[in-house]
Amino acid sequence: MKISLYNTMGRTIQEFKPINEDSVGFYACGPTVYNYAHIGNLRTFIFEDILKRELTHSGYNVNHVMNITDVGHLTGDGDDGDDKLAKTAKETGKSAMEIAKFYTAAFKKDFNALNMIEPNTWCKATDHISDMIKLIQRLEKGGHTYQSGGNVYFSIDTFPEYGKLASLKMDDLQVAVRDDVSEDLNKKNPKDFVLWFTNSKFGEQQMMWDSPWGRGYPGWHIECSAMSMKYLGESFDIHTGGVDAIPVHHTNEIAQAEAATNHKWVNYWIHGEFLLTDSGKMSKSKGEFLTLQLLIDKGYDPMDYRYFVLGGHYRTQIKFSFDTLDIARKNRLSIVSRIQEMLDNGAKKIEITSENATSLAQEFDESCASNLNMPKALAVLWKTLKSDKISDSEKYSLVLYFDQVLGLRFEEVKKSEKEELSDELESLLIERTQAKKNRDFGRADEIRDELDKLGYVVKDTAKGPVLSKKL
RNA sequence: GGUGCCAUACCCAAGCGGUAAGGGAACGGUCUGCAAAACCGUGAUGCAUCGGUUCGAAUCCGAUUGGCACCUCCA
Repeated sequence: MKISLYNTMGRTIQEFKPINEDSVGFYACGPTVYNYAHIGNLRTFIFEDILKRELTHSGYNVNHVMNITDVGHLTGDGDDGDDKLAKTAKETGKSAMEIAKFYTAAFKKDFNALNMIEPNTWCKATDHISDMIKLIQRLEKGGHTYQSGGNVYFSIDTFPEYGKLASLKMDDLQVAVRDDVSEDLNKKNPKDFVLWFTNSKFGEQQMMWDSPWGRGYPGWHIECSAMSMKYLGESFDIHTGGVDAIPVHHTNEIAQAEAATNHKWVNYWIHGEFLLTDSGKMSKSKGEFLTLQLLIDKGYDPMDYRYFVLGGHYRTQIKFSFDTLDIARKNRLSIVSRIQEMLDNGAKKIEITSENATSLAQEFDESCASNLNMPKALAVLWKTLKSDKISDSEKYSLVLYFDQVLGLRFEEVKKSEKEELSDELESLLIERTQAKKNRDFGRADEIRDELDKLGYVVKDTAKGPVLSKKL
């Protein structure tokens, strides 16, 4: 099946054609590990996971690389900033390495909890300093750099295509610095950016390395260019990130990579939109943000959040609210209980062969392949669950097939087991059944209320009463 | 100041020129001692507003209104 994707480079939906027939090189901008990831960050990673799953589902062998930024990510503009990790370290009294290690582990925990498939390669910035230095040297030889005020800068005037991803024009760039951003007088062009720092206003950094330009540390943008080329080659297929990366980070990455190699670097740039709250964007710098753990603490399953994210297209902003998350949970649990019911009725995984089932599979695949239209894909899932034209086994098999892309852990749904009820619950249930038999409905309803208080709901099914935990 | 994006029923949300997917809520029904669950059914003559293009527009163009993001760090 042909996959079409919205390419930020060109701003159009394009048919995906990889450089090599069967394999895809895929670089995803990873987290900066100076704090917990918030659920807005995680939305982007879920979108990337869906993209990766869809490519795999369509038969491509995906080589997925994700970086971990553990140095050099400034909090402010140019020289005016401070390394985020160093800043957090200063505030907490821990070493930058300790901070990075701690939040990397926290990130991976969230990553796994959301059922995201791990990259083939995780790469840490601090493990690749020499690769970055080599790339800067290459740029230096090509005449794309200059030194000023102790730092090495990239000169955007040496790269005529600068800004093509963000549709920036050179004229705009000259006046692009806003009033509220202090100008770095070392720069020839206000949009030039630092490749290597030796001179920080913030005194001794914890993490410094020797380089041809002196002891210091790399700029943020050079990390991704250097690491992606190391693992995926000097041209590869897909590079993803959040929309915020378009005008600066990815724009600068392109400048570095293409100025160094003199040829096109990445074919498809795919960006995920933001998750918003009532007051706008969720942001780490504002201090308050929701983490996955917080949702878990409130009783949500990580899959509830994943379902919530799948409910909106990756290129539209979605507004987070607990009301909407509740609906996502309800939907998801409804699907799970339908699956369980199928299994209880003896449904098994089988080959999908009937015409009706095949056409549902086709419809699902087309939705995913059409620029990852997951809301539509979920509609096909519901259509499948409600269809009376296919058998339970076909239904179940389709659900598992869909879940290769959805990643909602439907394969983990098991037959309902006779739950181990406490003696108290057991006897209440028996008493209620007896009361009903004796047409003592007053007592029966009393018991139902008692069970409700204990957090259980009674369902009177054809096979007798079933007790399930209240949601 | 500059640059983009968005506006679809009570809520969330697809749709990208051919006559409005899906889910939730609500309402009606079947079932039930009554409920819950489940199942069946109902729901926008209209897609912010006003113009325009077209045989045909939620979809294209222009204007207006409202919301958001980016041009510092951010997913």
